[in-house]
Amino acid sequence: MPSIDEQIALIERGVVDCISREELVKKLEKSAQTGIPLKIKAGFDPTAPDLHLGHTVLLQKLKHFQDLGHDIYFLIGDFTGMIGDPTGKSETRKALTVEQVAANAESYKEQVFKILDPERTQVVFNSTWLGKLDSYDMIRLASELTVARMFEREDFRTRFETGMPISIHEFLYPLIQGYDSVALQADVELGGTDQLFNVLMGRDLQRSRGQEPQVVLTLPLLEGLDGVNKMSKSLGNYIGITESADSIYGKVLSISDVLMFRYYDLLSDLSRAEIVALKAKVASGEAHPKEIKKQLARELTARFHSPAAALTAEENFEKVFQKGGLPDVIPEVRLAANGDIWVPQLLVDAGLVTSTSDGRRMIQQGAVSLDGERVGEQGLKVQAAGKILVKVGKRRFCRVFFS
RNA sequence: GGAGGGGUUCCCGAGUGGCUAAAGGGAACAGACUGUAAAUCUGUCGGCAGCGCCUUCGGAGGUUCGAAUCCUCCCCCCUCCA
Repeated sequence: MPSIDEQIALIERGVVDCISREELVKKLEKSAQTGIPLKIKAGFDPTAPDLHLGHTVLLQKLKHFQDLGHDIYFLIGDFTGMIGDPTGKSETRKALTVEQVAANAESYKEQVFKILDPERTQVVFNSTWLGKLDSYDMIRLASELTVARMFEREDFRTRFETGMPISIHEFLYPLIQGYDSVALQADVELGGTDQLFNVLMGRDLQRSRGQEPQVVLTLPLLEGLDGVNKMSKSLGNYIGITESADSIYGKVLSISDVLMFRYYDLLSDLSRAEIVALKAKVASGEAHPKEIKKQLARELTARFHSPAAALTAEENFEKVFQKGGLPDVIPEVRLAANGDIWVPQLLVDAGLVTSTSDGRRMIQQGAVSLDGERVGEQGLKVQAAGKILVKVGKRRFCRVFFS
């Protein structure tokens, strides 16, 4: 078992807030003495079981705790899902059915255990205890938070000031998330920096119920591929951990140079010193940014696939983008042979564009090629027979077989 | 309960009777450039066998030769007063 100092160093790496360090040290010492692992809690939204790199920042941190011998409570917020986390959002969500929640949970497990050890991970649902609270309990809970305090939160305040609707039940979100900590008797809760208010709530509620307050750790939010917004599925700027090796590699390689180092900081297993050295090399011109980015792409692809798959992905990428060639695996589509086919229609049938109008535009813009030959005129028809390699833009390929 | 403001194409947001498939911005996509990018420039950005036709401006009706724009009812949101 590493010393307390070493443990703290690992735990603190990459975290933004640690509230408080003294309490964390105490908890770690106590755990070391008694041999009782700490309960580490992190909550996840039940509606989006597609984990992406943004989530892995948190998952890696949970892994650190796990490596130190502590127990992870992977909390699926099926109850809070009825509310939807108001943080930075303005929409309410649909309630999920029991079946959907169960299916999402399975999907979560599959993904999460790419990183976490299933043996030391408890997957829990907050509906287990929250569903048992009655109206009295709920109102008592609601009395523990004032509207003024809610308006300390910038997201609520700006929504209010700009005339966006806020539903009363959204105010309950932090309270019931906090109550989760009470129910679990959590020692530590992890969350993104946007969760600070919510996770601190847990401390207040634990304290008011005579529990030792949890330690709160917040982790930075990973920017998405656009380099600006938080990585999220709804913005489409994400890299999913279940994506193909080619896709992960390609997406990492196409981030901007600035973002590359952000990803290094938050995602790479390299030591701080190694990352600093890489930055220096790029700054001095000693290393080409592209090479450094390739290294990152390999590391991350290997994490979710394998080192071998990462190398194959790299070869494919070079083939396709550097030499304008084709990847090894191209989606195939079978279509019925039926005389001649209008090219825009072919593009639609192959699933490469959404409408023939779109297809015509693509052709107009010189983006379409058939068997490597650029299509110049919109009215072109081709014989629907044999096979044709269809390409739209740089990265949309399809091999069409007629039968 | 009363008074007022508002719901426009993926998002923000102009548009108060024809010239509006609907300004402008963002996002996205394509082309050029490149290091794969970023930045920049150019173009596209409802649908349709195609330049003409069809469908769109919260919903349903109506007025009109013609409606996102006017009228009626309904739904939703915001603000102020109570």
